[in-house]
Amino acid sequence: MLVRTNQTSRRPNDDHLAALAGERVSSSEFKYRKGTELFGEGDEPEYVYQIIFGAVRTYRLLSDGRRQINSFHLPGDMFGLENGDAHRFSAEALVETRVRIMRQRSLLGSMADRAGGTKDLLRLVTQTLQHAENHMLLLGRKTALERVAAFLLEMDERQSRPKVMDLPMSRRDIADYLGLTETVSRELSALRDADLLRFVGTTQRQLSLPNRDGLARYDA
Amino acid sequence: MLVRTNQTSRRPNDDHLAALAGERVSSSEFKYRKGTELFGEGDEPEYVYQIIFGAVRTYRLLSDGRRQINSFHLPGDMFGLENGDAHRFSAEALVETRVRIMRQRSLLGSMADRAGGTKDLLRLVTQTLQHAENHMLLLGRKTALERVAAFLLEMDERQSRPKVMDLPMSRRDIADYLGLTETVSRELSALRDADLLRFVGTTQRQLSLPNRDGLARYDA
DNA sequence: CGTCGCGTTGACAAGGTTCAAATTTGGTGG
DNA sequence: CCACCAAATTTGAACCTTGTCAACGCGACG
Repeated sequence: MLVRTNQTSRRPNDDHLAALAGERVSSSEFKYRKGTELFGEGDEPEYVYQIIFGAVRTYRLLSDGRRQINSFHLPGDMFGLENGDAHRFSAEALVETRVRIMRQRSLLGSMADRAGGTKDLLRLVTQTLQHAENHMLLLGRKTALERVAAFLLEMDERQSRPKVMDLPMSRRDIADYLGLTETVSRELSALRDADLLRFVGTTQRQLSLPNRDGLARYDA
Repeated sequence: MLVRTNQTSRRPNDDHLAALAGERVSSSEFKYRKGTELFGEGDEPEYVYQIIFGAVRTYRLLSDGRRQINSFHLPGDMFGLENGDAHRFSAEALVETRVRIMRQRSLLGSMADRAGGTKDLLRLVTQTLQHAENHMLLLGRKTALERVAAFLLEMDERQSRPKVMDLPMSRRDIADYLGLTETVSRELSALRDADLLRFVGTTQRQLSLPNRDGLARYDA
């Protein structure tokens, strides 16, 4: 289950981590089963992660169990990089997930050296910050319908607008991402009734967006 | 109104920007009247700002005018640093405000050179990101009362727990920060009735927190 | 074939919004 | 310094969106 590889064994699409790290930084691969934790809030940050296949949710909890999901990570995404000495959120596999991992120390060290490493790192953190800023606007000011539409468009885009989109997360996960509850189901049904989305097959986690522009009009 | 200074003229509390910049990077000062814009969403980022006195709100708008305030900036705070070629939000002075400004190019350039510049920059962006993550949790999952309590505690802490706290922003601003509306007034009144806050003098923008622990129990 | 987890849907409750009115505060000019 | 006007804040009342709770259905899996 643990496979040691090397940066030189670069395949077409594992650019990111390797590119960031520069040379001579070794990475491993690891697989997590559905629902298992990659790391928990408060843990000491040891690795940086990049998803090979599968999906991960990162989230924070309030003491009474209310949960806010910060982001969903899909293949290619990097996450888990921390500046301080503790993870600020938890990460769990949504489905069976394979990741490439690299020691934070190695990565940070090698980035400090490499020319342009600073910029790459800054870009990474900035991307996360931008996502957070967009999400604050959504959580603070958008209606339920707008949130769900925005979510669908986000996932669609991040999966490169496929014919059939796969949602690796439950309705509950979506709700905890969007700051809603059962409303997610209701709004999805409403969008289905308006023929802005179609469920594919029998499952409710595969769907298509027959009218992206129409859907986009529901996002403020 | 525009005063050219130099990094060498360092007074006790203008450490931040100067410290980040390192040597030989010149800064200016500038004053903005209440309500005026420092920069707008989409503008090309030219300067980095540090508040000397006053306060600033940064925010984004939806097309129909709904507003989400990302953050309030108080004396000492730095903001406006962008990686890309456009500001991702607008900034306005809440009250008469004096800022130190420095060209982004100069700052970024000198930070790339200076030893530890990377880390400083990363720390700055990471701080902003952490604030955003906390705020997502607040916007996504906290009740109105919890939000208002959290807001008061945040402002209290950032003003170093003064006897009398000054709020430079309107109720509307607070609401747009917390994702609420008139509820802010109601919850403030509720907290006043519970003697967890007291308005000072005749104004509604100065108040004291006679029982911070009690208040903290209202924040989840 | 039964059980379990997930999703949908309905009925109802509640928290928060909206709109408007009353009140207070702050600013301005005389 | 005072009077007056505009802006901000508080508060009330009705309403509405979303949350809560529960029932039901369906597919997956043992």
